[in-house]
Amino acid sequence: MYAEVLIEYPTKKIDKYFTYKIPANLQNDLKPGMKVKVPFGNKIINGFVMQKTTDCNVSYELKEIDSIIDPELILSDELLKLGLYLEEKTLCPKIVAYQTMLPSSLKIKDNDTNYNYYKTYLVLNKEKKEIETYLNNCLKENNQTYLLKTLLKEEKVLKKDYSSYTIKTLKEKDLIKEVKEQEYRINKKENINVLKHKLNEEQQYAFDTIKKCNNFTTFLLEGITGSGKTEVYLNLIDDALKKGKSAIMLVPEISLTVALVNRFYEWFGSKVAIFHSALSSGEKYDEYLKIIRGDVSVVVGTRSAIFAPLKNIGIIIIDEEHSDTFKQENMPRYNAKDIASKRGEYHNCPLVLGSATPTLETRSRAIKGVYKYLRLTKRAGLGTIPNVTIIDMVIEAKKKNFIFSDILKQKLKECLDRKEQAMLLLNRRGYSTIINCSHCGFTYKCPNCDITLTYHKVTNNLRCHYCGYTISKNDKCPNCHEDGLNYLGLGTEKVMEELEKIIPEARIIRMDQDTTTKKGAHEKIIESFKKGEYDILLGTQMISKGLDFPNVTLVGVINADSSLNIPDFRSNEKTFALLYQASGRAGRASKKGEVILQTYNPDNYVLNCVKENNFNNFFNYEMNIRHILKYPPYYYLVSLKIISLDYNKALENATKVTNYLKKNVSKETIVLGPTTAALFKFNNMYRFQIVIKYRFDNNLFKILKYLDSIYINDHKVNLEIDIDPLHI
DNA sequence: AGGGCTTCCCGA
DNA sequence: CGGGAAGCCCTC
Repeated sequence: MYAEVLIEYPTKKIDKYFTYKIPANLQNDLKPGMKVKVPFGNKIINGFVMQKTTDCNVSYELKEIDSIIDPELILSDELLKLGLYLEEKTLCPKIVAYQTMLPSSLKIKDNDTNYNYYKTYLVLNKEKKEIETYLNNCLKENNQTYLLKTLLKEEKVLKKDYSSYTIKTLKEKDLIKEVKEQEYRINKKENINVLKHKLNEEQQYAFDTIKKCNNFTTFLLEGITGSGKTEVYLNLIDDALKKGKSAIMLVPEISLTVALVNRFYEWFGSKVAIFHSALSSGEKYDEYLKIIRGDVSVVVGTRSAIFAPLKNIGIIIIDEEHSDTFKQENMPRYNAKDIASKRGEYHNCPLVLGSATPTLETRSRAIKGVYKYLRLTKRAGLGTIPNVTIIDMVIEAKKKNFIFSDILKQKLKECLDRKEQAMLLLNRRGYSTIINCSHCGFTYKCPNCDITLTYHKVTNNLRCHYCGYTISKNDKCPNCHEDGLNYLGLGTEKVMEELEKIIPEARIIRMDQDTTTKKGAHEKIIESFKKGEYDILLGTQMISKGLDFPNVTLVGVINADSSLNIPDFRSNEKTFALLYQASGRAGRASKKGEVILQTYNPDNYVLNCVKENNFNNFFNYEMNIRHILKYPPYYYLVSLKIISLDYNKALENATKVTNYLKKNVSKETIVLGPTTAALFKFNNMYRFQIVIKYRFDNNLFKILKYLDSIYINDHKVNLEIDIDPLHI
C-alpha cells in the first residue's frame, strides 16, 4: 500500500502529492486525513495523508512513512473534500487549507511541544492555621507570602503562574506541594438553572419556521438591535441537540461577548466548546479533540470555528453576519459564510444568517427569495428605540467647539447627573493623526509605508498604524528646526484629555487597541464599566459591537462621517452598520436612550437613515449606487495585487497582468487598473491593484489560476489574488 | 521551505 | 582564474 501525502511547507511550489510506502506496522492504522511524519529531502517533517493507493508505478525508490503523529486527530471525509473546495475557491495551496482546519498546535513549527493533558497545580501542604501563623511571623510581603495568601483563598493555583524560585523555596519549607491533574485545559461550568426567556410572537415564528426546515436552506434573520436574536439561536441549537444533532454558531469576536458565552454555558454546559483567538494552542487542541471524540456537540467561535470537525450537524448559525471578521484577510482568503453554505449543503441542514444590518448581498438575496427572510421588528425586553440627533459641526466649529458640541457636553453632564452611563465612539486611536510643521510644511510620515504617523501622547512617540514603525517625537520640526509643529487629526487620547477638562469629575475608561493588548483586557474593561466603576466608555469601533450595558443611556459619535470618507465601495454600508449598531447600545433596558451624531455633513443621506432608524431606505439608496457603479451584489469582484520592492518591476508586471486579463476574460467582464493600491507602499513594498468585475465568466478562475502559477517562481514580484474581497 | 548544484559576473 | 552571489531544481 502507498499513501499520497502533502508536505507541510505552506507554498504552492511543493503543493502536490508525494507518494510514500506504508510500512507494515501502519497498514491498518493509517487513514486519509491523518498527520504523519515523513522523510523529505534530508530531514523528517510533517505531512498530511490525502489518500491511500494500492499501486504506484514510478521508477525511483519510494521512502516509507515514518510515523503517525496523532491517531485521534483525523479529518473526516467531509473536511477532506472541503479542503479541496477551499483551494478551488481561494487559490491557496492545499496544505494551507488543511492547516487552517486543524488546530495550530500541530503546525510545523511547534512539532516537538508535548501536548499532554496534565496541569500542575500548587496546593498547601499544611493546615490553614499553620500557614496563617507562618504568615503572621513573616516580616515582609514578598512573592512567597503572596502565593500563600492566594492559596488560603483559592485552594489551588496554576504552577506556571508563579516563578520557579518562589515555588522551590516554599517547597523546601514544606509549606506547599505540587499536584498534577489529568484533565482538559478548559473546564466547564455545568448547566445550572437555565433562565429561558419566553419567546415573543416574532421570535416564536422565526424559531418554528427554521425548526421545521430539514434541508439545506439559508435564512436571513433580520432583527433590530435588542430584538432577542440570541434567544432564537439558543432555542434552535437546543432543538438540534434534542434531535441528536450538533450545531455551530459563529460570532465576530468572542472576547467582546462574555455575556453570550456565559449564556451558552448555562444552556448547554459541558456540551459546548468555545473557539477564539485568546485560547492557547494547547487549549485549542483540547477543544478540538473533544469535538472529534463526540464529547461536545455545540461549537461557538470565531471565523475558523466553521471548520469544527462536528459530525451530523443540525444547524449552522452566523451571528452579526455583516461583520467583516468572517473573511480572512490573508491566506487562505476564505469567507466563513461560503464554508458554512458548503457544510450546510453537505449536512442538509439550515444555515441562519443573523444581523440587524445585514450586508446588501444577503439582504437582496433574501428579498429575491434565494434566502428565506425572517424579521424581528420589536425589542424583546423593555428597551425602546433611542432618539438620534445629528449635530452640524460646521456651526459648532464657528463656536470653537472642535471636539464636543454644546449639546453633547450638556447631555453628557445630564447623563452623569442622573447616575447613568455614556459611551463615546471615535474611530481613531492615538492622540493626533497628522503632525505637520506650519513653518516649512513638513509632515511626519512612515518611511516604510505611505501614510502619516500618529502621535501617541501616553507613550510620547509617533507610530505607523500599519507596520508598527515607531520613533520618538521632537519638540521642534526635524526638518527646519523651528517651533512650528501642529497636531491635527483627532484620536481617542486627545478626546480623553478634553473630556477630563470638560467634566473633571467623570470617571472615564478608554478602550482601543492600545489599552487592550494584554490578554483579558477587553473583558476587564467591559466588566468594570458594566459594574459602574466608570461613567464614560470612550473607544474605537470595538465598543460598538454587541455590548449590552443596561445603564447606558447616551451614545455619542464624535466624528460620524470619518468612515464615510474612506475610499471604498462599502464605506456607506459600513458607516450605516457602525452607527446603527452604536445607536443600538443606548437604552437597552427600561431607560430611554439617546444618540448624538456629530458630523460635518449633516445632510448626508446615510446619517439621516440612521437618524430615522430606517434600514430600508438606506438599503434602496445604496443598492441603486451599487447598481450604477457595478459593484456587489450586482457584480462579483476579484482584486489582484502586484507587490514588489522595486517600483518599476511592480508597475511593469501590473501592466502585463492587466493586459493579459483584458485579452482573455469574457466580453462582459470588466478589468480596471492597474492603479496604486489603497495602501500604496507598505513595509517598503510597492503595491499595484487590478480589479475585476464580473457576473458570469466560466473561464475567469482558470485564468486566475494560470496567472497565480506564473508568479509562484518569481522571487521579486508577488501576486495576491483576493476573490470576493470585502475591500478594494 | 531549504539544500545543493550550476551559472554568471567581475575584479587586481 | 577564482570567489561570491544569484538562479534553478529537487525533494516521494
